[in-house]
Amino acid sequence: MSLTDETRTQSGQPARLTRAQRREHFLDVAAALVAEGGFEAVTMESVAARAGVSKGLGYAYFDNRGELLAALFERETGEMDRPATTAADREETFEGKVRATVGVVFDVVSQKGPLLARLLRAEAEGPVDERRRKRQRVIEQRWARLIAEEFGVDEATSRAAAAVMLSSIPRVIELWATGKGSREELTETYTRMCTAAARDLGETG
Amino acid sequence: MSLTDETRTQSGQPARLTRAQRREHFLDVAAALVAEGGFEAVTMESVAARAGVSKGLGYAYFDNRGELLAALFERETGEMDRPATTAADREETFEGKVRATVGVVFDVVSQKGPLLARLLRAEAEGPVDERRRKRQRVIEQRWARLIAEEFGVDEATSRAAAAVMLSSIPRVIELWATGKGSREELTETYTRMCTAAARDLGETG
Amino acid sequence: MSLTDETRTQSGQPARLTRAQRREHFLDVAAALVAEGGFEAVTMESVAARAGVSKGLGYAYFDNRGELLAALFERETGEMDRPATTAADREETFEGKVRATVGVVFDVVSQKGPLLARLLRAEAEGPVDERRRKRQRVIEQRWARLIAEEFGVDEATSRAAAAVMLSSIPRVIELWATGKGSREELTETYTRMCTAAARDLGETG
Amino acid sequence: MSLTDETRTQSGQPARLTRAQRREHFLDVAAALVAEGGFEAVTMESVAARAGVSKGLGYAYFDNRGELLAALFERETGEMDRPATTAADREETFEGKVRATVGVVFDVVSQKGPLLARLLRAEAEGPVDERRRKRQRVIEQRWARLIAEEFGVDEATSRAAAAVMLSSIPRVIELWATGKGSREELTETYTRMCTAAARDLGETG
DNA sequence: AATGAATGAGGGTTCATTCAT
DNA sequence: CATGAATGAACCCTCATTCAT
Repeated sequence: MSLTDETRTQSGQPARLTRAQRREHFLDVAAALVAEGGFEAVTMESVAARAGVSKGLGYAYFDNRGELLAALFERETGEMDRPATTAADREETFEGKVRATVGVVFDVVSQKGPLLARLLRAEAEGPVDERRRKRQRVIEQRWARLIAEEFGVDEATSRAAAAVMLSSIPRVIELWATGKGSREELTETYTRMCTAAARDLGETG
Repeated sequence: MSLTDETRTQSGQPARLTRAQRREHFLDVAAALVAEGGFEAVTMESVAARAGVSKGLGYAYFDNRGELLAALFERETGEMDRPATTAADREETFEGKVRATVGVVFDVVSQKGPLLARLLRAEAEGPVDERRRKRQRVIEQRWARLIAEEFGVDEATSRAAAAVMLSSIPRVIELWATGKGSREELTETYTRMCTAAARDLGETG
Repeated sequence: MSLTDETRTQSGQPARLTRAQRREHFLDVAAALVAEGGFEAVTMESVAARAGVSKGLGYAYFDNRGELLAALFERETGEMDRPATTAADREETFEGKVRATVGVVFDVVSQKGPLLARLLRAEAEGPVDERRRKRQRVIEQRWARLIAEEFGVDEATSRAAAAVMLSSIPRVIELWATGKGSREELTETYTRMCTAAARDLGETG
Repeated sequence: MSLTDETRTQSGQPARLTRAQRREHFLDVAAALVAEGGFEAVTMESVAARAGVSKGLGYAYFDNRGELLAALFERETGEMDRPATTAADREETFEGKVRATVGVVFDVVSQKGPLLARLLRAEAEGPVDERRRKRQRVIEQRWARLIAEEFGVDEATSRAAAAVMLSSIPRVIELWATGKGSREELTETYTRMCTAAARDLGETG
């Protein structure tokens, strides 16, 4: 977020950034706006204003508002999902993987604040929703496979269970963010709930 | 939905409704619009047009767009939450109550179609979000009490558990709506997950 | 053009016009703008500004810019084509009809100034072009029939001849408007050219 | 059109062109764009993009967009008007000259496709319109002189007649382009119409 | 000679909201 | 109670043009 607000040279001219820098800058600004006011607050105009740049410049970097939002979604979720996957891969058990995943999510959210909650929950505008659905599918499949393998749950059930478990993560984060529990307590509770649920589905199912 | 579209007398005049009827009519129309196109589709103009009434009339019944939406939210969630509570109250066990609640939700969603899904998920405009938060608090507290009492889970944990469980319900409905499982399978899976999780939290916690 | 520019009451408020009046007013303003600067000069914004009315009001009367332009085209060409047809119908010979038509065109153009020339010539935006093509087809067919009947010209040739003749009318008007000839001289020359051409095509063809 | 698209050396560098070559290349690209989408499609940006060159470079060769379009107009109409004049000069009679001119127009249009039609008809932006008027004046004078000399028509009338005749040529081309007649039929009809008209004006006038 | 980042103005369109009638 | 004309602000998007490098 080093470039978020002021990007002006001493001469008062807006800084002339390279293409990649400006693009990141736009995404930084958009992230801040989502964090503050949700998707609605992200306007090509509001982004430009906050970036200290002229109205039309955003269109040199993103085809339209939807694509800007989609790019933001991909950047931010990627920064969470990659380390989460890595951390989970290091663990042997489902319980360990759940705990590791939640741990990474807490880490990322600690930095990103309300941004991710909004990114994941908001009623989505077209292009973002597409990305969201794709991401959801990918992650749910991974969890479903783990559940099926470790607990012997049949495929259909394990897919539903994965969906149910994952859909709660934003709420867990929200509980933490609003002071309804410590990170450790919430991690423990959520992990145990998932593990117990998966084990139970495997026993009788 | 009895008044949704045609509210004209045989003389072609707009029907003369009582204040309360007119208000309900507005909400009926708004409900239909949310079901079709989400919150965004609810415009003071679109509502008036569909209600067969002049543009400014809505303001005689609702302070502004936000309040119209909030009133809709309260009416619709109330029509789900009251029967859900009643049904749950008739059951003895947590498992029974979960199953009963989910059953009512499926029933209502079957009738109301996409309306409720949208009402519960959408990125909320201010006044709606207020109501949403309040409703969430009330319902979570009820579930938390049940969990605490039946499984001997401490208060903080049972509140987190209730929040986690409830946050998944929209996803369960979505799975059903998108054909990812039958009503029976999903009810069973979800109920077992909740019950197993609660039981586990009670054992060690 | 009585309403063209100032439509304000003594109190300084913009006049509150009936729907039909306001619509006509918009078309009057658009006509003036086309006359001055061609199609490009007609902007929803420029029209509103000249009409002394807020930017968005035009959209309460026309779906979009294209439809405003199309409505203008229909109104203006209709005011020329209806009397032209009537006048032509009163004449017996092709020569008489040509003369009568050109006479009406001159009459209308005298009032409307450069408006019609621009309306008929401009590279058309979609919706206008549609109307233009339709009008052209109708009028050419009428002339073609006359030529075929009076001079015994075969159908294909008479259709081409009608198209050729009619395509020159805007230029005739332009010659007059730029002082390259009197109304009488130009009418006489054009009428004789058409008649001689038609007769010739009938003789050998 | 030899340079239209690919102007890169094997090394992938943009080809190093002489100033004159680069200018021609810009005009080639602009011509292609007009042919495809009319004047509106010619953007300093679209031209640069298609030419494989940076956005600002056009301004090193043309003062502004209007001058680029004007240069295109002059180049393209010149390539039609010079052979047309040559061909007409080889003929003795007015009839022959008309036929020869129309022949060249057909030839050029066959190659250039929709480009010329658009160039000649489009609602003109300032600088282009200037050139168009000048060209019109020159060509009309030449035809007027022919009519005056061969048929003994007085000067004013022959100027009007020339204007009338020439204004139909784009329509003749359009008839052909839209399949409303063969090249031979249309040439014959148009030529006879012009000749008969001129002869008639000479007789009584 | 050439690049490409950036501006700034204009124009299309939608809506919540107000208010004269 | 009800209408519907009108406002005004916000947004989306495109482009001619400039200018630092």
